[in-house]
Amino acid sequence: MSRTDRVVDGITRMILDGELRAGDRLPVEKDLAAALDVSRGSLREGVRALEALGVLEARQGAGTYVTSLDPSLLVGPLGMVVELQAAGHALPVHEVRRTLETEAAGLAARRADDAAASSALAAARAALDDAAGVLASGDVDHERLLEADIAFHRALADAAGNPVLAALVEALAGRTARHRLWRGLTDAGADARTQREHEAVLDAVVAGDVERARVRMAAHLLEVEDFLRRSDDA
Amino acid sequence: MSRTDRVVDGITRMILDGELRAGDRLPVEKDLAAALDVSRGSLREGVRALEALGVLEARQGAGTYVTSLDPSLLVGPLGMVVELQAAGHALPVHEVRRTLETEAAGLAARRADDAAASSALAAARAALDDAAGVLASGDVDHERLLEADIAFHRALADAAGNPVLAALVEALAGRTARHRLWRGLTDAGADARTQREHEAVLDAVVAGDVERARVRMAAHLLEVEDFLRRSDDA
DNA sequence: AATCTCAGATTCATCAGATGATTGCTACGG
DNA sequence: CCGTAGCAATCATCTGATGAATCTGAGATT
Repeated sequence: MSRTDRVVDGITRMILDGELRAGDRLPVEKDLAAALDVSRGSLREGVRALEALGVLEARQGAGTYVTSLDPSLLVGPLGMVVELQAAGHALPVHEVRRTLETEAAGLAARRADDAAASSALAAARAALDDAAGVLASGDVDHERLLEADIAFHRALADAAGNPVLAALVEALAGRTARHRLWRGLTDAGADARTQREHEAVLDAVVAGDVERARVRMAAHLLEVEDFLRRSDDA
Repeated sequence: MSRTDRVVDGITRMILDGELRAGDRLPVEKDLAAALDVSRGSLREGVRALEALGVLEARQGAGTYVTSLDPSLLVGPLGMVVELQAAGHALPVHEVRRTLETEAAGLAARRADDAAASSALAAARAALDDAAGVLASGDVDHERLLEADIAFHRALADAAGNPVLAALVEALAGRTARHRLWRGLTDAGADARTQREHEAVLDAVVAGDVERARVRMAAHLLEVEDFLRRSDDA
């Protein structure tokens, strides 16, 4: 077991044991290194590893703190790993994304009247309106369209009310992977159809129609997957 | 932007650009540090961060290598983060788990006849048989029962044929979280019922009955969730 | 009394050099 | 042909020092 592992283990144990809680400050490097019986260099490597996982946050001059440990923090690391392997595994990643977003659409429809869901759905509507504006203009700004697409899907995931679900969706809908995908879709002239599908999904969600919301979201994402399959073949 | 961020960014960029591919060996610390214009200490912190994310793997005496970047590698980091936050978010985590495992059961049923799925299903059957043996004996070994439960759910996820799905299920079904959960369930005398539910799920999957497989898996995991809710109330 | 300013202390960030431990390779001997 | 011992390469770790960002509190100002 390496020194760094000892550091990671020691700190996670402190958190699991309740010795350290969300937002707490860690001892200074010198003291913590001494407590774990490692050099400051090794301690820093371990802390850096936990920082990469979103568990710790070090601020120069201020100290090192345990993060809020919210589910949204598992987005960064996971999203990055997804990006790196997305090249070869675009299809399986997207299948899981479809499963999760279909569920999210259903959940969002069920609680469409809740206050929290309503504001998220308003954000989704705003994203669609924005996209509609872009499409109506003569010169289509694909970058902005992509932003609106991302905002729409994120808002819908938020409306589902499960932060873990929202975080996973965010991570799987990788930024750069979708960038490549969108490039292809807009080239294929699918902009308008995508917009119509989004509208249909949101209408069903707002109406509280769980089944329609699920089916329409699934259909929308299956369209994307079909495009993905055709791209792979080519 | 910190030196470490520069390291992480530089290495991920090399991978995304195809300069480094899965299995490739990185330059030695001294050279890479010089190339990125950082000290060896900072380089090591960055490498350690990517190691924590499962992207790199350093072997003393041998060198540092890019991992296979397989989806299964996103398990370690994610699983750890899930464990850390599981305390406060057990229910939302389990809801997502239920969604994914329900989908997995359906996919497994659809391809029950495939060679790869068959061997995974055989493993699931073996796990159930093992659990049956434990239950039949007078003195029930709960630890072994938990192992069989984990093996069953893992085998079923594998049978679905989507490595990303399997990896996420593995990560969400946190080891220690489930340990606590199981303790409670066995205390409540739910061992036998769990076994029956597992049998029912597997029968449907092997029979290729997608709908039954999905419903039974969902029902099984809902039972667990109900227990989770009751625990939270108490 | 409340607020602003700034110097000092605290803490993380980074570097440099040296030593130990592990692995892989190579030449030698059987 | 095979096994083994030595050697080189490489990561692992430690130590000590310096820089940069942040926080704290005393004093000045309004």
